[in-house]
Amino acid sequence: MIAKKQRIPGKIAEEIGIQIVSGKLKPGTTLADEISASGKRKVSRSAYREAIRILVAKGLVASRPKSGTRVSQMAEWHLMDPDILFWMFAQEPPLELLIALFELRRVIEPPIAALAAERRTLKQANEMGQSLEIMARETLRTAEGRAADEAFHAKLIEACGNPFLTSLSGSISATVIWSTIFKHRTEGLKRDSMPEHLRVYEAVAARDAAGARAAMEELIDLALADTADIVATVKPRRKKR
Amino acid sequence: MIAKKQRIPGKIAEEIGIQIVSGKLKPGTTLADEISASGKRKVSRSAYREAIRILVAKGLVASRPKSGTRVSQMAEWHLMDPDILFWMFAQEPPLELLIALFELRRVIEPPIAALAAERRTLKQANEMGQSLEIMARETLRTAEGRAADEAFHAKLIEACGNPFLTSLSGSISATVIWSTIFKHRTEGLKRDSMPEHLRVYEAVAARDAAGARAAMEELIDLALADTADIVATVKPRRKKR
DNA sequence: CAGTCCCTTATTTCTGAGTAATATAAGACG
DNA sequence: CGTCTTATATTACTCAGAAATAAGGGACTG
Repeated sequence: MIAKKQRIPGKIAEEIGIQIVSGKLKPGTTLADEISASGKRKVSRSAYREAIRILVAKGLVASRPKSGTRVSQMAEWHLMDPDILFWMFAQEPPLELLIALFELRRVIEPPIAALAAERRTLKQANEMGQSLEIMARETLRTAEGRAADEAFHAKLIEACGNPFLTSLSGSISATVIWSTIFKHRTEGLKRDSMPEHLRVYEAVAARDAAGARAAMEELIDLALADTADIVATVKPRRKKR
Repeated sequence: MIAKKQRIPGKIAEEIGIQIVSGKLKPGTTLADEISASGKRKVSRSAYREAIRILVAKGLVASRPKSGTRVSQMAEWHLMDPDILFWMFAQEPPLELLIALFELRRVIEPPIAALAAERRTLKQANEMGQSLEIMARETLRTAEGRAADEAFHAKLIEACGNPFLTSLSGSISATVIWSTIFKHRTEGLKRDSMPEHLRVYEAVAARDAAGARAAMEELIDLALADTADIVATVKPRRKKR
């Protein structure tokens, strides 16, 4: 589901994109010119150009005749682009980015929960309940359980009825993806967040906006504490390569 | 500053993009095939393909051999992409979108102000103060005054120190752009938000997080009320064309 | 000596035509 | 009736070259 069939330009964009967001290609760096870059990769110039166009569309690079294609400053990057997020978390993300993303969750998810409590349809509430049932049965140790976790959050976000907030759902699921990457190293460390999930659900079902906000705040704080533990566990590794 | 030099693919992407976000091209619609579409526009296939790649990169369309290039569902769109926002507000945006964007501001800007109050550097505080001075002198009726308004908000967002929240600044300035579009129709209607701006600044300068949050909440509520008035004024127009 | 203009040139941008891959849909066969 | 094959529309990619653009240097001018 994550790794879609990538065509040539997509693969090249991903390769270069990862190098940029991971810091291996620093802002200001000039990329090799089309002819040599496409030659080195054994692809046509057009295919390579389309890859660059993808990166331009996401604000990672800017290209002009004569001066070449340069990596843009981070301020130019479209950081909320799902692909960029994915590329960031494809590697081991810098700790500060991880914290910043949790900060974002902490800012937007509680109000989302409050809005969802006011606006959710009956159907949405039911689907959230079903996801929670699966989660309770499977726990986060199974793929199905984690999928249910993600589904629960996705439904909640959908229920808030704001398309802009909904589109941030991609970012949030990126953190979920990240935690699945590290999860297998940290079995048993994770606190059980089931009670908090239930409290969010109860509040949303009861159309209790303030309650939903409060419950979500606790849920995220819990996840943040978890992450801090995981980071503490993982951190003392040597850096790769 | 807004209208950058657009090359052919950029122009085509903008043209089609606007049609999509404005609803003229509905999700599910299949675009004309490359050969006829590029032929009709008198551009090469490669150039047209690059335009499509831009739209794919932003989630607006998806293309597969044999079945063609289809407009994606709104849930797939990267709504926080600055270009998409710009395209949405290039036309007269649907009222519900406008409200949703204000809702987003209302969710994220108060916490941003709070974070900025905790983390701002002395330099950032000073620059915010300078922008406010210009704003007070020029008012929002001059281009310079509006630029200072935008600069104030940009500085505030920068001061929060979170790159993800910072990248949402593009969205927020998109609303500013929108209001400048309608401003000239509504001279004198606008309430004076200078006192609220000052209160935000004072709180940030004093590192008063709670105060900054509260002041920003009032500032946005004021802007929302303004917008409601403008919409009420503008709405009874006949639709264009 | 400073500044402006022009010309060279590296690089992207776009063109045009053709081949390959792919997925859909229709048809053939068991 | 279902599965396999085949036909075909469409995108995906290749290749080669011409045009446009802007950076940088050099000549001319004040």
